[in-house]
Amino acid sequence: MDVTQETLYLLKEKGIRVTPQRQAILEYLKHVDTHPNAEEIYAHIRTKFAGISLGTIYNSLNMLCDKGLIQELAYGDTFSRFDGNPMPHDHIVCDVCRKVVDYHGPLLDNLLDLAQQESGFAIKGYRLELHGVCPACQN
Amino acid sequence: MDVTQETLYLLKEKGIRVTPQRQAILEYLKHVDTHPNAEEIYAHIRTKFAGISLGTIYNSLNMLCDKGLIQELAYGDTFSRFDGNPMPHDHIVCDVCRKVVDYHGPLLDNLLDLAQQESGFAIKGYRLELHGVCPACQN
DNA sequence: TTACTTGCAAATCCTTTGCGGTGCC
DNA sequence: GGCACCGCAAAGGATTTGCAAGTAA
Repeated sequence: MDVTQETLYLLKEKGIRVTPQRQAILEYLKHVDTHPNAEEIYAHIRTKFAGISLGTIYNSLNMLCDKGLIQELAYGDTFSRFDGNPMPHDHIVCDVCRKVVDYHGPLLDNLLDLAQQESGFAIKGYRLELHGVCPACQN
Repeated sequence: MDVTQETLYLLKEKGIRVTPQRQAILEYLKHVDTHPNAEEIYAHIRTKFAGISLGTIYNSLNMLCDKGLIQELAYGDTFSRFDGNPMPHDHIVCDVCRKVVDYHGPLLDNLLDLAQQESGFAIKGYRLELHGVCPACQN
């Protein structure tokens, strides 16, 4: 199953009405390993759909987030980035160039149990963001 | 040394010009264990300085952040929260009422080493945000 | 004294919303 | 054919900035 077929299937499965714009946005996010913001997504989709508006980009992104097909990364910057992989995973941020890469580290189950006992919260999950300097910026 | 003396000392030590507004903001953040946003800080400081403006609140908060006296928590909401404790520590967020509490968990040194080897990044630190439901919202 | 701060207001940035027309199911 | 979606433009909330007047060092 190629990516176009897969995005089509995902959208239908979640009961999201399929439009060419949404397909293109989801497909783009599944392709790239950068974590683009709305503006970057807009710029790319516009090469295929010259008339698309930024409002539609935001509408689509919000819908895809709500339905769990993508995730929003709202870590510190003034804007959000979007990640085509909805599964929980960590991110490493370069403090120099602001690049964000995925990191699949060990699960912190012990820590969650401990926190739950100490805090009284019912812990559902966590978000871990590692900070550092990427190889390209270390010169 | 009381809190007023301490904030005075901290400001001078960092070479920050001391103004009553800044002292009040820093003192307030050192006192409270909530993690207020700019608007809440504004509302509180205004009870002492009727004429203070929101612009000054933001200016002061940015300066205090830059100098490392407080930290900004920009986790997901449309606005930032501020924490009077600049030392690294984790936070637990209630997904229902959005309350944020501090959590001093075990350090993730092993995980940082591992991530550094696998990613090639020079890892400097991390931010961990636990999500769940606070005791008051569990009913 | 003099450079840094303040208060105010306008501006900016990112994101959401309202509306008339269109296209997916 | 109906309802959800689109593009557009205007509104919205949070934060920043410019400027004249005030104040800490």
